[in-house]
Amino acid sequence: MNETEFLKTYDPSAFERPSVTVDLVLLTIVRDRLRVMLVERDQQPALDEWGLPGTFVGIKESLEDAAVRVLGTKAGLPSRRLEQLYTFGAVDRDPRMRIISVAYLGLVPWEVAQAVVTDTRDFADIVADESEVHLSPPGSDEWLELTFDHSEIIATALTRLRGKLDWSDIAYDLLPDAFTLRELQIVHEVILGRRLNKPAFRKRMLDTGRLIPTGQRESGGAAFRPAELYRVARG
Amino acid sequence: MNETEFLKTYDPSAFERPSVTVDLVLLTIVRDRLRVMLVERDQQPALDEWGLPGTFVGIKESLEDAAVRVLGTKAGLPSRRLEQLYTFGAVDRDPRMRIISVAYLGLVPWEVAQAVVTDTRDFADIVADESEVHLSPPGSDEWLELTFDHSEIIATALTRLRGKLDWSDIAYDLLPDAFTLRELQIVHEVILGRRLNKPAFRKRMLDTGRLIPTGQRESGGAAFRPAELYRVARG
DNA sequence: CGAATAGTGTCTATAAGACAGTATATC
DNA sequence: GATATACTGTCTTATAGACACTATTCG
Repeated sequence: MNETEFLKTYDPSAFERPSVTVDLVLLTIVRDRLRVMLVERDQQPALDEWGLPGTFVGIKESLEDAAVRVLGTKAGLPSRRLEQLYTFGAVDRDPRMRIISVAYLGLVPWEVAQAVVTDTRDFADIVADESEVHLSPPGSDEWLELTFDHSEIIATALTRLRGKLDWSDIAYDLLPDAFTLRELQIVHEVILGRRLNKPAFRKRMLDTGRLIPTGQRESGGAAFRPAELYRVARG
Repeated sequence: MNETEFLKTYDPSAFERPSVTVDLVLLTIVRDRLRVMLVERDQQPALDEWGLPGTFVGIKESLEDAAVRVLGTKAGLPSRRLEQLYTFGAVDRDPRMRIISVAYLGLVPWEVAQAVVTDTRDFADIVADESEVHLSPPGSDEWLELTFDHSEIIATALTRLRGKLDWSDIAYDLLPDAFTLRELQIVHEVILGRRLNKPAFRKRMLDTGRLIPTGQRESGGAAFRPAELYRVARG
């Protein structure tokens, strides 16, 4: 079918349109493991199965507004930076009907994420094995099957995150306002899946000029020298 | 409006859905300038104004298939690599109705692009001034106004292209099968908007191990030493 | 003081810019 | 041989890894 024939058969005001959703990949780090937020689906199809928090996009609602709405209502989280990830548009990705999903990525410090866990909302461990991504419930060795193409969406998020880690300030979204260089290094190591050199990492981070020493030290009463707390200059 | 209230009012099978289009940013390089393909719109609104080639996505057509269809029918180009760029979903980006557009990026050697220029399909010079992007018809100093948010889409494409240049093989899409290292360097310089060091560039490119010497030399009868022609190992 | 981590100095390896030199085509 | 560009060798600089060392806090 060429363009002329297609236009004859496709009048956008008369013919069927796809539905559009947004889905959120909300990542957090617990100890040395990445986790992603999953919610139990409250409607058909795949009722009671786990998937990414998402919603249909309203006809007078921008994609960003829809993503922010999901963040608040389905994820239960306060406003924070979301970045558009990719748009998934395979014809059969949802069995009920044609749905195109615009995925957004957000990173959440565990201190914040922890507070919103409920019976139907939790974080699953991400086990990234080369290009494959598997999920398992926290404290379990079982694997979790996700609905639709949600595993593929999470794999895309992980690839994007690794790619941006070095030149963007996205990693700071996983940390509280004040953090130590050790915590920042652990975030980088968990995302990249490998150990990093301490002096080189420190120099590289401090040379960005974006880390502001607070003059405060970490507390906790451990039997070792407490580290300086830093903030990041946003913008 | 919280999620529960929203779901009561939004039944995806009954309520209005957005239309979805794909738009293509097709870039080429002529001498030392980037150009983007524009087509004269053949329908309302903005009839006869210039914009990116695009189409509505069919209800049983994947996003990629729609992009490939535009490439063939509206751009008149043979099949080539297209990469999803970004999805633009502001509510008022199109005056007729709610349209969400998924933008795709493709790079075309001028040797190929040149052949498909017609009265209603041409390439405009991109004048990138910091974060602003302006377009002018070839051989003119005037500026061209694009319909909708198409200038923003082109700016996004340029940013993406610069970001991927170093670690991906996307630049080779702008060159014919066989090319010289000088031509490859010019492609990089035009995209980045700055001059590069020749020995360093050569070493970096050859060290990737992806450049295969053909044993052929460039021809053309110019009064200087002809350069070796290379191919790139795809994959 | 012992323990454990914070933080730094030094050496080495690698990569890229600057610059100038040699090589090789055509005219 | 003149010319213009291809291609390379060398020096310098910046960055990161490896490794070990000193510093600091708490029990």
